[in-house]
Amino acid sequence: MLYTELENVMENFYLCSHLALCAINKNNHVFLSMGHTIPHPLEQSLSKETLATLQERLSQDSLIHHVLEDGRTFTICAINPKYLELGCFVIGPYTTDIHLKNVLPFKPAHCMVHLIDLLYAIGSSFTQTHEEVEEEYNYHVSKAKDYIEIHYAEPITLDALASYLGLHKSYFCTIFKKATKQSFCSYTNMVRVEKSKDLLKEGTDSILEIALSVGFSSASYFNTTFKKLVGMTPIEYRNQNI
DNA sequence: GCAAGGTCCTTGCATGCCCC
DNA sequence: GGGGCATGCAAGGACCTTGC
Repeated sequence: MLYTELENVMENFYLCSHLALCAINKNNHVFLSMGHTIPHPLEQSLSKETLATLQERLSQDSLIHHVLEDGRTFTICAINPKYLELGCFVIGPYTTDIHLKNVLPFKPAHCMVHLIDLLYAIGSSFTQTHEEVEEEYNYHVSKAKDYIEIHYAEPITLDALASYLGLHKSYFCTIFKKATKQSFCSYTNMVRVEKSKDLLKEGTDSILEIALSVGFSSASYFNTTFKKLVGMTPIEYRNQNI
């Protein structure tokens, strides 16, 4: 199965190189990730506009190194140069600056070319189109994500979402976790926490109001979930971002 | 795709801290 | 003192995994 094979390629590359990487599709959505934490560092570091620009450049350049001001480096290359519609790999963050080796994975710049060769060598069998992957899992998962994106402020039950998709709930759980590496609950909470960040930055509503408005049923559970995902309480996050 | 059992998520409450 | 928030805990139920 292509999706599983892609996952294996990324896992093998990660085990060999100790560099986190993710695969993004043409819509700049991360559909597979290896070695990253939540919240995803890519989404915190590169905007969708930047990713779109970088993906466009792949039609001329086979390899793009994108260096941020703080020294974090991302390397972008096509999943398969013959089939740019498959999307691309984003490798990193890492650094080529030896002075930052204590805070970021360090790789000399000249090594990256060889590591990309290794990545392509592992994944040389990828010649099918991404649509086959989508048909297998991502069609239903994408629909589920859209549903959560629209209805995050309301109570979302597994039953409701599974019947919306026309799937049995246990089967839906299986494919959702396979595609996102997260349970349906965790993903929903992650979306709600991300939405709450904007409201916290505005700094007008109380924590309870924000919790209720993004779909949490209590401030207590909102606090617990927010701290688990972000690493700080909602109040601490607000104080840091106002 | 379904069923069953175990897991753990979610809720509600209590308590304590901090600030006004 | 009162309001807002953080933290911890127990219990019920929703969810996930496994086997088919």
